[in-house]
Amino acid sequence: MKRKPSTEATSAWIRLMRVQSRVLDCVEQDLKKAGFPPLAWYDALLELSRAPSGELRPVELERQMLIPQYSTSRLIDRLVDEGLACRRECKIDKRGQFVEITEAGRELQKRMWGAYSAAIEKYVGSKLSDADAVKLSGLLDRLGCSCGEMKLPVHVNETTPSR
Amino acid sequence: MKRKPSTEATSAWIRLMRVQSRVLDCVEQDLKKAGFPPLAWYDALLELSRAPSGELRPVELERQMLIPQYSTSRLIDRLVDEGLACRRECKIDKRGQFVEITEAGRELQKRMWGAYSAAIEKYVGSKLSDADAVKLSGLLDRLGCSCGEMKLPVHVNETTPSR
DNA sequence: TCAAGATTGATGCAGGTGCATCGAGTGCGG
DNA sequence: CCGCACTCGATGCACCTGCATCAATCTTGA
Repeated sequence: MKRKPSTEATSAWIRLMRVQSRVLDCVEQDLKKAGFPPLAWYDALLELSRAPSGELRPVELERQMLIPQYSTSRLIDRLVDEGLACRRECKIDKRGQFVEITEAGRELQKRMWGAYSAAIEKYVGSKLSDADAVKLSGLLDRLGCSCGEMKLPVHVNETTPSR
Repeated sequence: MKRKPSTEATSAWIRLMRVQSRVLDCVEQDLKKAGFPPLAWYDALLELSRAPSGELRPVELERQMLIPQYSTSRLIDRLVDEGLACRRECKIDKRGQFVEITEAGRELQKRMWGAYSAAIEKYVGSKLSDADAVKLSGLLDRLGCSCGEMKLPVHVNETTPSR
């Protein structure tokens, strides 16, 4: 029952893979050269920073970030080691815990957004008109089998007053 | 001199990252469940199989696949360990070598294309019309800073006689 | 012709990821 | 109340990646 994909679909697939890895590489390199940790750290700090009281259950973080459980667990280890977050006991469920972002964590997240947003502008914004960016998003969404909400970085709001 | 990216660019960036990793995961899972090795092996076997006499210098493979040198070196190790390729001495440059695909390698590459093409159809082809796939390719290309040729898998030709 | 520099490919090390599994704790059905 | 299935989070292992560096060889230019 397996049909061959069209050459158009195959071509789109190949470009998706290659362009993404290339652009991601560029952005990660820029961050690294500016002395920052990997993007995954930023994502985690961002999620924590926008949680109601700066804390989340690891399992929530895992679902927000769409990464596997063990990966979350070890990412938290690293954040804690660096003093960017701390573990707090969870009284209502003794299996669990809360992870709370520290001041250092919030501060790093903000500083990273400076470099990160500049990289997005450099590698995406400057190459695509807003209209084309919207078209690209729309097409990608169709591939994203129940891909969830796709929240924007919180800082985007700072530059876009109206909602 | 760093401008903030538009929310549209940021949104496109986020979707690009998330959709790609999601779709890639799905495809890799399908291949793994069918008992096949990772996609990188397929890419290498494909490049080798379409080289003039089934052999390439590692440095060529590296440039085709856009992966770092040490990565190529170890990928070749694994292919050789599995009997999918073999190293041959390079008489004209004693530093170098040739890597030649074996019959087992060619055969695996063909079998993998069966599962691989089915996965592309399932996760990309079935979700996008040909016209939309072309639009997506075009938009992605604009991000692909001097991204090179983007060759299609050779098997595509088997199903598309006219060029 | 020969020294300096570039290129080819391998490798030790540190760290990240996937997988399987584990121990602890919860909650539900009987 | 008990037991069983499930959820939460951690961890040992294998493997893979990035980085730095190495030895061998080639190339260039004085």
